[in-house]
Amino acid sequence: MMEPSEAGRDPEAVSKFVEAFAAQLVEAGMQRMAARVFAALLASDSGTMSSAELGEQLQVSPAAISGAVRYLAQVHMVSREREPGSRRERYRVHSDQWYEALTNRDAILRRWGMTLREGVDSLGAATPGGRRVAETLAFFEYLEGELGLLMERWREHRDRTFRTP
Amino acid sequence: MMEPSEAGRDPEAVSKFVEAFAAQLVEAGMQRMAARVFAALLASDSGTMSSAELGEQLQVSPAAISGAVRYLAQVHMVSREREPGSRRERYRVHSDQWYEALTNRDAILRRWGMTLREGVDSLGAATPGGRRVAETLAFFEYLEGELGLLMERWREHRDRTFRTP
DNA sequence: CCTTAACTTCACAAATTTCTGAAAGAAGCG
DNA sequence: CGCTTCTTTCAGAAATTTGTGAAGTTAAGG
Repeated sequence: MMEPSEAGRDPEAVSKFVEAFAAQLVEAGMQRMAARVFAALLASDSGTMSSAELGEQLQVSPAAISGAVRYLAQVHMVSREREPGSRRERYRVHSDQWYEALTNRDAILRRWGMTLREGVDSLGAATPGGRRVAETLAFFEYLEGELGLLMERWREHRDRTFRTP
Repeated sequence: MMEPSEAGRDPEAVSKFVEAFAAQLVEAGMQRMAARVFAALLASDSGTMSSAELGEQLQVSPAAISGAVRYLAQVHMVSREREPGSRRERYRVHSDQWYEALTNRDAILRRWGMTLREGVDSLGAATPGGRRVAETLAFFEYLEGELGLLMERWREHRDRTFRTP
């Protein structure tokens, strides 16, 4: 008989990893449940799980999953797919998609930029405080540009490392 | 008569910037009070403030300042200085020091690395889940190296831009 | 030494966040 | 169409985080 795709894994070891990694994401500022859902998806073999599967592994209600997934989809760390011929939804982490999201904080960086620019104006570009804020602004603008290039290089590096012919 | 160093600034405009920027730091995951203290320091003309000054600008108790500053010092976003001949302490943001801290998350990245490595072992390097986690690990290792280089280039760029002869 | 000015710690109150159960909403399937 | 299966929403309970006042600690200055 064909085994289900997650067979042969020690569920306890998996869970231990999921919780450990999630805890670090939380420390870095992510919502707890979102972090746990994300870690569970990352560790899953197929890279997809249904709401019910997540609920069981994490021992939480469907409502909690729903909220976490909504957030994760918003920040493009997971995508949602409808299983054809079923009202069951599957949530997926694309291995190449998710850390793109980490650096594609374009919208966020742009909002920071706006705030900092207004700060420079309020403080006066010629004052010491204004100059300090202006330098911070310049740093974030620099960062925004460099992160794009960095991700391009990473994709190349990854292809060489993982897709070696 | 010589004006004190912060004169001529519209305190309300300054406060508005401080709170706006702090709010964005909070959204990015920083503790609220730490964010407010940091923003206030960044916007100050001298780049330093005493506990009392911070307490007054932010309308909070000394205890709150104490906790926030402890955290900020721990992550190297501000440094503490003793005023000679006084038990008053000054907190300072070095304009070049603080965003170094942003990228010098070495310790953090290393801890993430450890967790991910254990994850690869638990899941099995040959399983799809294990491979996905391994790729994530590779990404963070790549990131760690690149961030160092990026910061070097930034320092050069900044010197050209801000210290033009 | 004693006083006093500052900073820190701690127990607790307040505010916020997080999760749940229940009910309502969609969408396949007969 | 109505039944059934899943997902979402929402009000509120529970847990966590955050900030305060008061007491404790440290060190300068007499």
